[in-house]
This record gives sequence, structure tokens and C-alpha cells, in this order.
Amino acid sequence: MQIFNTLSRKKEELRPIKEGEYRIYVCGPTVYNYIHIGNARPVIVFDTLRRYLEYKGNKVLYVSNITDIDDKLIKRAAEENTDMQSLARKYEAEYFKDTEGLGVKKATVHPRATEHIDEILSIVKDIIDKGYGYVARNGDVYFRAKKFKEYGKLSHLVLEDLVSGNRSLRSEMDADLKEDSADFAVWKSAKAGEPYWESPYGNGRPGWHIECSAMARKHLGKTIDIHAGGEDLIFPHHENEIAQSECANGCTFANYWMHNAFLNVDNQKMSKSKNNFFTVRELAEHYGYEPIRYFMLSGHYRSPINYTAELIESCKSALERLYTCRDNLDFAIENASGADTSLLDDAKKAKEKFCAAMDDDLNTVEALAAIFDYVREINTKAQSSSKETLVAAAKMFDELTGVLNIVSSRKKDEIPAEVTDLVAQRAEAKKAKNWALADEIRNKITELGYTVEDTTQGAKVSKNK
RNA sequence: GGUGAUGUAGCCAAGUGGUAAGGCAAGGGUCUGCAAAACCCUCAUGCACCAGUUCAAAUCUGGUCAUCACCUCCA
Repeated sequence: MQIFNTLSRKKEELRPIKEGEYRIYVCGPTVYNYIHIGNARPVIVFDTLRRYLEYKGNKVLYVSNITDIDDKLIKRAAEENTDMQSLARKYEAEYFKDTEGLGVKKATVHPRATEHIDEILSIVKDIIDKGYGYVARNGDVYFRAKKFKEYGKLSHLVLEDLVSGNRSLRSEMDADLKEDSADFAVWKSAKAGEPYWESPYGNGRPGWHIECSAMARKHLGKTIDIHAGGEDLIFPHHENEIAQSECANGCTFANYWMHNAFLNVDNQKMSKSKNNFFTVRELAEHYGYEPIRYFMLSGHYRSPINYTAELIESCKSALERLYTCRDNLDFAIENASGADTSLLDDAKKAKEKFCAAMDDDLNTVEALAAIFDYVREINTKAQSSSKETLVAAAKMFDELTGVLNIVSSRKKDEIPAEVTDLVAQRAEAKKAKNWALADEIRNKITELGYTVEDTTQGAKVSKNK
């Protein structure tokens, strides 16, 4: 499998440290609010990567952190008149509600920053011991960015350019605490009224970047296979993680870095001030979760995608085609009488095309095309195939759609006896060519919330769409 | 100023040298008592624009235009 590695800016053959096993760390949410649709993109994209690796028979250790200590949390807790921990737990629960709806598998571990203060302090100590960190007079601990010669290797930015950049006001503010304006905080001294933990440097709390370095080391080891997140995290977050981890551990932090492009709204970055901000929750209430997942996979993860309501609607229609195909398959299996086995070849071809696409840097768009090609074959041959063939074809359909996890919300409808009776009555009426009565019964069935469709294999009943 | 991305049909979107996948929408047809679903056909002599390289370019090179992002706590 080829993966685009941000480090080399090239597609590379993905080779894990240990054959058949992948250690993946994906930067998780800061739980201070409901997640927005932009947050959902990396969650869905890398969940799909994980599912594909597992589908290919690999073991995946997947870690995604919960940031539950942060400036935004402190601020928001004050606004909501609550404490930081209750706020964090509340939105963490909402986060899991949304991700579950989006068909995202739970990570092997979802570590919380506040439960890893010991590990964080331990890596801070390593950094200081090795000469890469220093304690400022107020108790802040900073990382000497320039001392790490490879600083900038991920973002391909040069420190001098950064320093001369046009947003240096903030670093100038701390200029009297830092040795150099490029240095960044790994530990922050406590401010009045804010949560803090005791440390050798005085009371304080972890900086943003250090938690990921610490939790990755604890749960996945010093060198991991893949580290992933949104492209905005490349700098400074991931750059700083590399500096911290590689200096503290003395070895490569992550072999592959994967970053998804942004999701825009009206071709602009989503932001509250532009009033183009959508949470996953509000969209899910409108359209359901599954179209959102499909939408995220309908474009390549490294290309920006633009959200509009019309697109979600068209994703919903595309999903309908998949649901209908799967329903037809079940119906055909129950009523199978044909002998054609050529669908088995189509299933094999579909899998080959699907895997070739996924192997090429997670090309979910081509993978979807493979599924839709297969759907056409199924629809064409469903009524002429043998039962065994249809069962195998359905299994392949479930396999491929299962990797993308896009047909999970389809349920087999329970048909009440009342409706079944009406269907039987309608069949009688049809037999007698009493079309008026047949249509009247069909209307009744519709009113009860069900749809009846006539096929060459008899009447097919489902819930109204 | 530095770095990077993008521009393909009405909409979305794959395709990195061999003559434009797939989905949505639209139109026509087949099937059906009528429907629904499904299937078939139609829908870019052309891939922002201009040059160039090549037997061959959406794809490579140079330039132009447009849009977007990152450059110290935004996925």
C-alpha cells in the first residue's frame, strides 16, 4: 500500500515496524463543544484507513487522545459557569455520540491528557535533562527549538523565516521569558483561578503539544508507524511533537505522517465569525449521520472539500442506491431460482479494483466507483443468479461497503402481520385483474407506512422512504 | 514576504504521457395493469487561459489568470 507521507511529500510504500501490525496515533478533539463537520473529516478518514488495514488482516493499535485541559476549555467552563472537568466530560460524551453515529470505531485507547500528567512530567524531565528544555523564571518550561537541528522537517519551514513572519506579536510578549522567540512551552505555570498540577517547576499545567508526545509514548512506544491529523496541525503542533519526542527518546517519532485537507463552506474556512459554522449534530438531525460519512469519502482526503446542503442531499441519494441494491439482494436470495454464477467474477473484479484504489493512498473515490460498478452488475443479474452465487455476492458487497462503513444504517424492515395480510389481499385482487381494488389496498399499505413493489419474483415490501 | 494546494460536464469528483471512471441531477426508452425499483441510451472533439516539448498532453515544461490554506495553541 502506498501512502503520501508529509515528511517526504511523496507517496511511499507503507511498511510497519512490525509485520502485520500498525501503531497509529491520530490527534483527537479538544472537548469544549460539539464537534463541527470539519472535525469529523480526520475522524472518518483515518477510521477508514484503520478499517482497511484491518480488512487486509493486520492488527491495528489505534490511539486517539482527548484533550481535556486547554485554554479553550478553561474559558468555556467559565462561560458555562461550570468546572473544567465536568465540561470536558460532557463534551467528550457528545463527541462519542457523534463519532458512533458516523460509524467510527472506538480507538484501542482514548487517553485523556489530565490522566497522563505523570507521563507528561516524565517527558518534560527527559527534555530538560537532555538540554533541550529550560525553566523560565516564572515556572514555565520551554523547548529550545533551534537546538533541534531537524526542526522544520515536517512543515518544510525554515525557522528564520518563521521568526521574520508577520505574526510575531505573541512571541514578543513572552520575549523576556524565552531564550529565543522560536521556543515553545511544554509546561505552563499556573495562573490564578486555573486548574493546576504540582511539578518540580512549581504548580502548572501541560502545554498543548507535550500531551501527544507523552501519550503516544505511553500507549504506542517511542517510534510509531503512522501519526495523523488535519493539515493545520502540521505546524506548529506536529512539528513540535517531533522535536519533543525525538529529543526525549533519541529516535524517530513516527515513520509516516498523514494529513487530511480542510473542509470549507462556501469555499472558505469554516468559522463562527463568518456564520458558516455547522456542527455534526445539527446536520445529523437533518440528514442523518451516514450521508455525512459518505460525503467525507466522496473526495480524496488530501483535497479540500466544500460543504453545501445540496451535496449532502446528493450523497443521500447515492446511498439510497446502495441500500436498494442490498435490499434487492436479500429479496433475490430468498426467491432465488436461477443458475447464473457470473456474479462471482464480478465480485472478484470489484474487490480487486477496490483494493487497488485503497492501496493507492486511500483513494476512496475510486473505491466507491468500484462498488457502484459492482452494484450495476448485481442489479442486472440478481434475478438470474443461483442462490449460492447471490449469497457470496452479498458477502462481498458487505465486505467492501463495510471497509468504508457506508451501508451500516440500513436495517432489515420488520413487516407487521397486518401489512402482510393486505399484501396477500392485493395479490388476490391483482390475480382477478381488479386494479381498482389492488390500488386501493396499496394506498392503505402506504398509509400504514410501507411500500409494496411488484417484481417478477413476487411482491416486495419495505418501509416508506 | 515565505511555504503549499486547487481550477475536469448543470452539480460533485477520479484520472500524472496513449486518446476523459463513478455518483447526483436532467431527457428518451425497456419492463409494469398502473407504479416503484432496475436496466439500456443520451449528457466534456474536451480538462482555467496562452505558448512549448512529444508520434501522442487533463497529465510534462514555461508563463498568465483565478480561488484557497499555513507561517506559534483552528481538524
